Amino acid sequence: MRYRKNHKENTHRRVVEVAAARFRKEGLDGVGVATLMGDAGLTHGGFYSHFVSKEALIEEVIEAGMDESFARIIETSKDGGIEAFIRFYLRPSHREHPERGCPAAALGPEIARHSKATRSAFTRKLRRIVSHIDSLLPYPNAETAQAIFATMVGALQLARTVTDPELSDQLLKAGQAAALILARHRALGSARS
Amino acid sequence: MRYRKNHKENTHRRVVEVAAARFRKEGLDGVGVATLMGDAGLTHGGFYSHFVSKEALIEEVIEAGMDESFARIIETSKDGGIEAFIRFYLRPSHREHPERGCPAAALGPEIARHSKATRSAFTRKLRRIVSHIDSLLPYPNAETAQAIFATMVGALQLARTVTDPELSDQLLKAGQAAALILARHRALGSARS
DNA sequence: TGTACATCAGTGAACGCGCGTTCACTGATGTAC
DNA sequence: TGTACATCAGTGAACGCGCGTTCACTGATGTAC
Repeated sequence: MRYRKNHKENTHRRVVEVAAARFRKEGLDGVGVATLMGDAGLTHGGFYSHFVSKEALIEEVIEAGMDESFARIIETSKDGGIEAFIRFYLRPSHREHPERGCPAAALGPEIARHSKATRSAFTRKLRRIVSHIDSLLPYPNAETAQAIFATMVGALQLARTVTDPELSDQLLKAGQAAALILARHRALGSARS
Repeated sequence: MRYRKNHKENTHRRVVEVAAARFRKEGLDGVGVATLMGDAGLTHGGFYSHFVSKEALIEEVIEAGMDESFARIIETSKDGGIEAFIRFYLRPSHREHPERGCPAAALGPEIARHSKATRSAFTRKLRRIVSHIDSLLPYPNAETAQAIFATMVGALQLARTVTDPELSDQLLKAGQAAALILARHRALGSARS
């Protein structure tokens, strides 16, 4: 069968969407090409007419996932500023649903072990996120923005790992409180010793 | 051959040590039982007289790794308090050597996807680390201690992932500065809105 | 308008490989007699 | 003291399986004539 105008792009997007969810939920090594294509309603052989390798898919997924994260910051901070974003990022439903959440929190150390291209894509998108956080600060400062994001990523990961629900909730709250303190802090640099 | 008194325990420890380094460097899924045993100078078949499964090894490795991290906090904070520990954790050589570093930073999201037993071991050891951080604070507070650790884990991970060395250095410094601010902060809870 | 052909997204068998796990076996030593 | 035997850490072949990747093929459609 020959297909309609946008057919291929639609399929491509569908595979990326399925992969984006499954990679964040099951890990980059936890998801194979065959079941991925199956979930997108295709057979595994067709994979390579869309991507040169699994690694290329990973790169695309990380990039798209970070764009989603960025879009969510823009949206939540529009009304409620940095405070709203911090609460949004560290809310219980983000903890419960890594498959729709931030790639940095879901896949951090795994991305660090992947290709230069994947890490570069991550770096580029991270910069964009951090610089938007920076622009939301009462006392803009690049390192403050970086530290806020790091705090949120770390707190979300720990909250996801821990088996005690109370401790997990506490970690989310601790992350929120800490990120807020940093956001309101005058000059991060001056604390260096 | 029959072996000396402590032979089996020595072998067991050697396998755990090799695994501890390789898991942190290559990921839990990135290391197979066969090459692991090979690195310990054995053949793969003997693995199961030491561990009931690969998952059991993982649990043991995470537990041992968190104990190492704890021991390092004790040691560095003995002389220099919380400040020394923060600088120690976020130093460049920790970034460069995940294989000898903190399991939370090297394997965070992967641990979250593993067995209940592995996550419980992690939780137990995390509590011990966090409560020691707490005891080092001028204004002890559980959530402050949690947030400090989360900040350090997040900053180290991001510093490891990013491809730009300058940004990576900046992330370490930002993490240090932020952790120090949190450590000196009076009451984390009051910042909540 | 009708026919022949080129296109190319998707199919599915096959590739070599490493995975975690099982198991019958080896053989040097400690123990029992 | 000397011999027979039990022990058990470690060996290595084998298991079924899923991995990423390749490739000859299919067949409905768009295009050329």
